[in-house]
Amino acid sequence: MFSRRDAIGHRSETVRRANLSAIVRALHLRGPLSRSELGVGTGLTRSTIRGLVGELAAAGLVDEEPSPSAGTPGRPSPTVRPDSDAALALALEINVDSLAVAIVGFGGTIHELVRVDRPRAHLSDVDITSDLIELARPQIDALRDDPSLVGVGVAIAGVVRRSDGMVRHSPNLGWRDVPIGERLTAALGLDAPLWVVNEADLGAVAEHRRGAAAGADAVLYVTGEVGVGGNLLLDGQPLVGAAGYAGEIGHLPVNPAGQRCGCGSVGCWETEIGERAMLARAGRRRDGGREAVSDVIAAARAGEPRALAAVDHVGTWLGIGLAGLVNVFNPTLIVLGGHFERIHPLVADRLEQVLDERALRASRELVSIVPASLGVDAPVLGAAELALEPFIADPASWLRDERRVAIGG
Amino acid sequence: MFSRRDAIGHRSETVRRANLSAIVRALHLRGPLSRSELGVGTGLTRSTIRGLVGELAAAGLVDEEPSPSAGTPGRPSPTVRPDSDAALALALEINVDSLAVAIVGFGGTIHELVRVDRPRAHLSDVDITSDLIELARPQIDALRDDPSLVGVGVAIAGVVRRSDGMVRHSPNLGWRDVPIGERLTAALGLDAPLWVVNEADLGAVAEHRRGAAAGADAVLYVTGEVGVGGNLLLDGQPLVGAAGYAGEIGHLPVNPAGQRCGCGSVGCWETEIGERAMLARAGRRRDGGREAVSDVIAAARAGEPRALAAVDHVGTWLGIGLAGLVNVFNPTLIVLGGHFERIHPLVADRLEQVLDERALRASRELVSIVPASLGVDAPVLGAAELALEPFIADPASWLRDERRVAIGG
DNA sequence: AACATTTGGGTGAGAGGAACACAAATTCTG
DNA sequence: CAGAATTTGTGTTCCTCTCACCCAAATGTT
Repeated sequence: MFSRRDAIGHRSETVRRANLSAIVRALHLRGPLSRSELGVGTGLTRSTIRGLVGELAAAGLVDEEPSPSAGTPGRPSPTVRPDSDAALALALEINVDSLAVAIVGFGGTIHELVRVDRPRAHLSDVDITSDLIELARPQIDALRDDPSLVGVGVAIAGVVRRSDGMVRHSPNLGWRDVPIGERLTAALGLDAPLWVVNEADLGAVAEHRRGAAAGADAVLYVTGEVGVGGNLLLDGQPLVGAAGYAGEIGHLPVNPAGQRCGCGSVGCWETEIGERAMLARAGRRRDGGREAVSDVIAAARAGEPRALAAVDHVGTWLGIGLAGLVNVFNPTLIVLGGHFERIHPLVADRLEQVLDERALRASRELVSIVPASLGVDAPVLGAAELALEPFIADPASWLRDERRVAIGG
Repeated sequence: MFSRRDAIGHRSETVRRANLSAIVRALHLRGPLSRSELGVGTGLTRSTIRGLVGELAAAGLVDEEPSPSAGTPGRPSPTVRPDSDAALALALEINVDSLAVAIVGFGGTIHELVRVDRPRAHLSDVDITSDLIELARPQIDALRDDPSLVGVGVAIAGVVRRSDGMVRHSPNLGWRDVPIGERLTAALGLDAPLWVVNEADLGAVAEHRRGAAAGADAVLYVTGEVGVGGNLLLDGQPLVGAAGYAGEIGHLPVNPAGQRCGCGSVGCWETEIGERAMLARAGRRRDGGREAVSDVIAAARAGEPRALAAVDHVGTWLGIGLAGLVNVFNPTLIVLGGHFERIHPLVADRLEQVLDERALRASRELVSIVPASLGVDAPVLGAAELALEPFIADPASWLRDERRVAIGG
């Protein structure tokens, strides 16, 4: 009926919720701030900031402490510090060659982060679920009765339906239509909402909030693990599309005369720049994984012709695809993750050159390319950010006892 | 400093502005509605709707009239009708082979719409500006002192910087870095803000508001005039990117072994599916324009082999590119405009087939393809919608005498 | 030591929507 | 045809929330 933009039913309470959220978001993203800085940032008056911060402090979500004098005249403004235990997210990651668990608190504090590498193998969802639950057992038990837990985020390498966490397809896990959201919700037994999202989307979110893309407006994130994924971030949010499947940029057709792709199509970008393609071209085992990639990079640095050619080929085709995406998205920043981050120093010049040749000048001028900065942990940290989002977006629900009502009803 | 999402400084007035906007937007998009329907749509109470509608009526923005009885029990709710003269947009279009002028009012009423065809030729911005001003003279004079004019929208075939209406590049007009926004603002002499936007973006907006994509959530619009353009619409808004250059999907690289493109790259989508490519492949003059396209379509229907092959080639490559964009955007609907709309009946089956073969299944399942419904007028109508947007988004500014203050200050 | 500057504290005012009670206009029922 | 049921308009009161204003407090400057 009415579109989302009609912003149904505003009232005074809406204002308070929005203002509390603005304060909490600022603290979460930018760390401790003085009351006065919060006022400048939100445009609210001192009286209002006082009231809102006071309420957050009374609820234990933030602490106020005297600021060291800043050397400027005037009464010093107390520092408002987010309480990193006041809101907690459990983050899980199911990757092709590792599992990870993290607990992240309000403000971005990483309380725990555990990762175990495992051999690449196709495992059933049942096996992976039990392995993951076993790995996360201490964290799960610790959070079971903790009212500060606000959500669970799961990063997974695959095409995921956001509404219910159904993995529609994951070539690298060998899954099709696996209801991992349901499985994990049941297995965890936690009283918190759970979201499952594509790991590239979450990596992008993490880089935007805590990494190389901090604060940038229109960011194109491109990552290569086994597959090639990514997304455009607008105001920190990845494109979702109809069901959450957006961002499968690895399956852009760039070379219809090229090779058959695992997706069934021909000449997808992934077939030119994916890890397996690069390894094969360098004469390595296609499934060599991280070590094989390291080997190729080292060899290319040392001047081995096949390795050099393979890296160069990836650089060129990465540039060709990026040029197209620059034309479509007009980003200010391109962040390269996964093996693209690792080969970035070797291909940076080539990338710039290909963009000069093939992207529209207007968009080309505005974009720069940087490597990612969070490494392999980007997706799990993004999952934590996702899980914290309901708290950040509406902290009022976590004041008083609204929460139980909201979840119960 | 703070991101847009912090929604700086909410107060009571914010609420009223948002609620007024919700009502005005509903009336604009969905036509006359009863007070009671407005209440259901916005979630506001009868008291509040009464106050807000009363204010709009007092300002002359809407009229209330008794409803014919609906056959249901209960007191009938009066119909609230947008006053189509209360807010007016002047819309202009500079296309390769035509100029157009329209005046559109609140509610979408098209008061005037004039289009003149002209031979394709590279004309300087000075010439085009004066031709356009001459064509629009009656409308400009009529609007000069009309306080109901809320904005001017200009649709143009080219890469446009949104902030100031600078045409960075328009291959078909032969322009580079032409400040058409400045030119037109000066030449019009109207006391209203003016925006210049890429015509494909505006065509997409029009199709979403009044055409084939009405109300759909994630829409991919693809149009072929001389070039190939389009965009993704999220909640009715096209992607903008850093400066407004997003949506140049005609310059996605799909066939690096293909032909050189006018943009300087090689194998852009446009070189396979653009009008010129189709005409050349059919053995017609590359610059034959609309008539030549009609000729090819008629010939293909009649079974002429070269025409059939050309149309088929476009169908296949259109499908290949769409498959990629479906993977990237996960739209629910693809709307084909321009010459794609005209050949749609001939290529519909082929498109579906190519999507089946090449798009990821999860996204493929959700998308359907339809021809556009507004024809050549889509961009100019989109320009009108754009120009009306400030009024729709904040009608409170047009109540009382806030407007002069807002523009003056 | 006096003054300027900046910020916190507290109170009152204003804006705006919701809740509630009542009236009005229509359909339904017998 | 009369009365009940239903839905909606009208008007008042109440509640929430921010802002403006004044004063006090804490710091730097002269």
